[in-house]
Amino acid sequence: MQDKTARATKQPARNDRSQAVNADLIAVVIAVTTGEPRVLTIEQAQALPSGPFELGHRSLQSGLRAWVERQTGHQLGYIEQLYTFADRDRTGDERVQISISYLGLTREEQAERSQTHGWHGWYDYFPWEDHRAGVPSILPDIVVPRLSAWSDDAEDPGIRRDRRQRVAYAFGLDDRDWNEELVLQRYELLYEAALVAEATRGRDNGNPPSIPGRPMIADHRRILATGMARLRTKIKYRPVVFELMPATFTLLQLQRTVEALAGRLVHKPNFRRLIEEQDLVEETGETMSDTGGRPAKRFRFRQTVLVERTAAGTKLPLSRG
Amino acid sequence: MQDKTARATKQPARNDRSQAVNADLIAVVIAVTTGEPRVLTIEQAQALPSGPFELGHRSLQSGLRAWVERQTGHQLGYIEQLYTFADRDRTGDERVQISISYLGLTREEQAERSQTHGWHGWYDYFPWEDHRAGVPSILPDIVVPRLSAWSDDAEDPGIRRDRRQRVAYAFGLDDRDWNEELVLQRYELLYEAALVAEATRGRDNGNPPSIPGRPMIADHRRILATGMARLRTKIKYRPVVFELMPATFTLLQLQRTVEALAGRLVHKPNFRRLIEEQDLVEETGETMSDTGGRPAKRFRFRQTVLVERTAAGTKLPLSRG
DNA sequence: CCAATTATTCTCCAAATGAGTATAACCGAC
DNA sequence: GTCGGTTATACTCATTTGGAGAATAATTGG
Repeated sequence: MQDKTARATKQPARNDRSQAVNADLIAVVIAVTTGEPRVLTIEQAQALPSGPFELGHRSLQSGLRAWVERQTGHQLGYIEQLYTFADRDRTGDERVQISISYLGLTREEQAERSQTHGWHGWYDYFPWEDHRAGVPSILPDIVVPRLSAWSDDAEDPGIRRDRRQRVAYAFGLDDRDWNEELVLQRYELLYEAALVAEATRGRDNGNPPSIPGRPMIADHRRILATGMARLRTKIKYRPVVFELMPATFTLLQLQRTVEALAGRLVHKPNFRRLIEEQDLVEETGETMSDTGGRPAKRFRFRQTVLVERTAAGTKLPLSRG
Repeated sequence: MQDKTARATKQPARNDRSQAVNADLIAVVIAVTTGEPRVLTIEQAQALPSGPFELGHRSLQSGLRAWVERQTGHQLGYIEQLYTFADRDRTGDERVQISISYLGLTREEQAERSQTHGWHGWYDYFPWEDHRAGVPSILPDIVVPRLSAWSDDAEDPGIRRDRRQRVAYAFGLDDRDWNEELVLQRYELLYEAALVAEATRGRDNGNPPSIPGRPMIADHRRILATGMARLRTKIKYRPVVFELMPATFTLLQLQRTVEALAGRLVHKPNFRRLIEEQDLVEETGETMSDTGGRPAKRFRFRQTVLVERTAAGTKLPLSRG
């Protein structure tokens, strides 16, 4: 901005440059229970919790924390801003709607049943993202063929080639590897190809049926995808997984949590090596006689690491098999 | 949110949950000329350009792009959202002020002189961030001693130890390495220790003088720090440096740009190896007889890479010497 | 032609990473 | 109690990556 005339007449100039808008917060709150990542939802699992931010908080972050904790009874261990969206379609009136989205991690221990909100596995919304038991059949059977058809649909050969490349890259086709971080790119491709319900909603029909995967209102599934992608990236270089773990845990439990988030398996001995050589955990002294097999040592997260929290995180020694 | 009573009475519920606020955009626009990273500023280099976002754009991003290009005549090659801040102090009235900040990269070729805006080296604002010629003397001479004094000032021994650790980590003291990505952490430590002008502004004085480094209005220097940190991180895994380069360039020019951003030197042969094995560039066929020495081949960025833009970027083969 | 300067290509070595093997400690069936 | 199944834990090995330096090539200016 910095309109010179405006500056000359009024001081301070900041105020006139601002635009009056509506704003709210949207939270992607994640917990992992029994090896499944879950997201906190409202409205019959079709929406992410959202609310106004409240004056009187020092920061957006603290406002969100207070609000989520009051509404859900869940303490948020870690909060991070995701993205700010602007929209005009969402509300009927003239104003622009701004939504500031956050990622929050919690332990979902006190998971009482609630009328207003509930937890749902994030792979219900993104069934093509879970590769822990190998490539999910939905990909070769449904998603990839329909994306290929969409690519071939394009008139322009340049666009055709571009679509094919993007699909191949995002979904790890041909000789490429599956990249678990590309959650958002994949969802956006599916949206662009009108293969998710959100893309065809409200338009006159004549659209082909959507692929499996539970839809959400407005752009909430896209926001969830953003959060998943951010978390899958983050666990590789920041020790945030521990925000999702109970006070003590075995290394296999930790591994299962990481695998649940990443949607793919890791090599057990290497995972162990990685965790230990980074001094992220320490033994409690106790062991745990789990299912069958030799008892596992219990570990706890080393608090010292939190001070240098930017320290090396939890890289993923991915396995190919 | 999701207040059940509210939902029962009014539909859709989204509207009532929203909060009326003022919002504007703040841009960190970066260019690199003659080996110096520069930032686009207004108000005698003391503020980042900012303005309202305009209705009628599909996204915040496109609104920002149009606005910056119209105001400055600079095409933004790359735009990325940085962070959204909320404030109450900034404006006099009741409303909350929201600022959505963006990072933009440009080529600063048509750098005409302008009354309203100008370019300034980002190390003018952060002199302790430039380690290309070794550790800048301001660090051992001024910054570190004053941060140490601040650490020792704390009554509580726990806080004292915590401060010392954070300082040592952020500034690479003891046996630790300098981490060029911690721009924001360093600025926030200096702010917390009241060593930058912004921290003591408006308060009754009695404060020690600030350390060198040009201040900015409001929290603009913090936003700039956020942008610098983001860019220093990003160049290591996304090919964004090329947005700052002219159409053709030598590998040394590319290296100098990366070094200017990172604030530290890289090992020439390894930098070359990295760039070439990733197929990021291709030869134009021409050469350039530069200063003294053997003529260098000219390269251009390979457009193909843009399709798989998420492809491996430009890691930094840092050197110790 | 020589010295200085920059470009370009290689080699070397150490650390990080992917993958597989071997041994230990428990359970339950028999 | 012994055996088979199961998980825990500890090593080993090969390959890749990343930091560092040496060697060679092509200019310019004395």
